[in-house]
Amino acid sequence: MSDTKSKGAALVEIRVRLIALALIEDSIAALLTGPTDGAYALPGDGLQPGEALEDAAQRILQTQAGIDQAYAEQLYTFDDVNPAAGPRVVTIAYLVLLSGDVLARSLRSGKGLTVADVVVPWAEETGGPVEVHDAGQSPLKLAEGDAHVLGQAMLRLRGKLDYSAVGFALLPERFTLRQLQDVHEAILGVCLNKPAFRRRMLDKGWLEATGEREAGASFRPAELYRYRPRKGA
Amino acid sequence: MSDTKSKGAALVEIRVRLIALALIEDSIAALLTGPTDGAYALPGDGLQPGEALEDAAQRILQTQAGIDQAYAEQLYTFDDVNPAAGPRVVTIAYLVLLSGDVLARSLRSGKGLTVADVVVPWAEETGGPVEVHDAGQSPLKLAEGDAHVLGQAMLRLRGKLDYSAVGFALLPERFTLRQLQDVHEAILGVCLNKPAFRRRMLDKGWLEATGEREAGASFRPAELYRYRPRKGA
DNA sequence: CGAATAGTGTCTCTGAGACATTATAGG
DNA sequence: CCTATAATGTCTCAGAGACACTATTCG
Repeated sequence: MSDTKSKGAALVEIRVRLIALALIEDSIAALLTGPTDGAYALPGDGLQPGEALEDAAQRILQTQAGIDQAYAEQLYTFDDVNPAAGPRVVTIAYLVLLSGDVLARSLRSGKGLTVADVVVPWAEETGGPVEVHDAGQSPLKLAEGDAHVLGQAMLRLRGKLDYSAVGFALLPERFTLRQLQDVHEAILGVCLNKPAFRRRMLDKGWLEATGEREAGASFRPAELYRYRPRKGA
Repeated sequence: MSDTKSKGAALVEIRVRLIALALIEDSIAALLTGPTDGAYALPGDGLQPGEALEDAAQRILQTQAGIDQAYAEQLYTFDDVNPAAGPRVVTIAYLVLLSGDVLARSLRSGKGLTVADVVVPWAEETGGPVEVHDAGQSPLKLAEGDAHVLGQAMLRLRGKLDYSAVGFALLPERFTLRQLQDVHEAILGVCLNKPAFRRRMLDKGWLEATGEREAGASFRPAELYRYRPRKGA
């Protein structure tokens, strides 16, 4: 990362945007700000002098949603070809994954954010823009480009789901296999076979049985598992 | 992508770097500049005012390697935490894939670039830095961080190889199934079974037989295929 | 005809879906 | 005992590896 020549390079303003997702009632939901001028938008802010990119993502999450720490990974860098006045802007999008209860706590603290269901209109790894709906299934208007960014986030999730641990970032620390399956089904948009899913998950060696069982059910309680990274990963 | 508040945001300089790879003698090779101060580096340059990111990648490829057009995809954005003087720098890395003959033509035009074999010391999707060797298998010293960036590029290639068309970007327009298998084996670092590989590739529906055959072999000539994107992809 | 590689047929094994069955909680 | 869900056993099928065999070109 050393390079010295830099004549005439453009100075640009960096913005960081968050695609913050969680599982709400068995479907993927996104955190949105607004509406501003009738459209909802992904939360974001400018990069501060001396602030690392990843730190900016966590700061925005803290400031705008009141959430302290969450899984975040860089998604894509967009070149806002903005011919309007002012300095040029480059936007770096981060994918943030939250467990449902963390998101619920954030909403209760009332920061004025909206949670919208993400509806993916394409199958498999096709890609493309997605839609967002409110609780009553009515579609919400998104700011220009945000439907595509959300679509890329869903595509990334689908692609990484079965060879990485992203699925666990959407669950609390202890969870049942049924909850894990709900996460996978919501992300992939398909129904999965229960015995096959259990075998596949347990064979990966990522799960550790806690011996505890869920409480408060009027039927046989499920065992609680914990995510345990394999050594060497 | 509309947002209005932007108080106190940092102005940074944007640099674009290329990880340009090709298949040379059945192994993956990277295009490097230098050596400068004893170390080789990934080619790169500052983003020019008004220039789109993707255009900058193609310009750098043209200017520094004399190559007109190539497959390029954004890889990652690095935060050069550079506490030294001058404006802060954010580096956007692009993965560029070339066919071996395009690279050979570039080298013949003599732009002073080095081609180094990429040796991946980890298995599967583990990730981590890679090594680069010259033709005599001696390791070359890389600039700080570049071994990790190259490693991410190899990881991306391995991950996308079997569900996307990246493999074809390393081949000329017409190629044999054996060449395609060589590409896959070099990227994955494993040997593949010939009948199974053929079946898998032909079943994807991405290949179109041209009816032509390779020339100049002292044995049975192989049929030449062409990449044909599936409709709807 | 021999050498070298292209291309194919077939067996087997593994992993996942389908489906049925057993287990365990509350009422 | 009934209901609802957890958890598991088993059959089947599809995809991939292994291996052997046939096909085609040059010399």
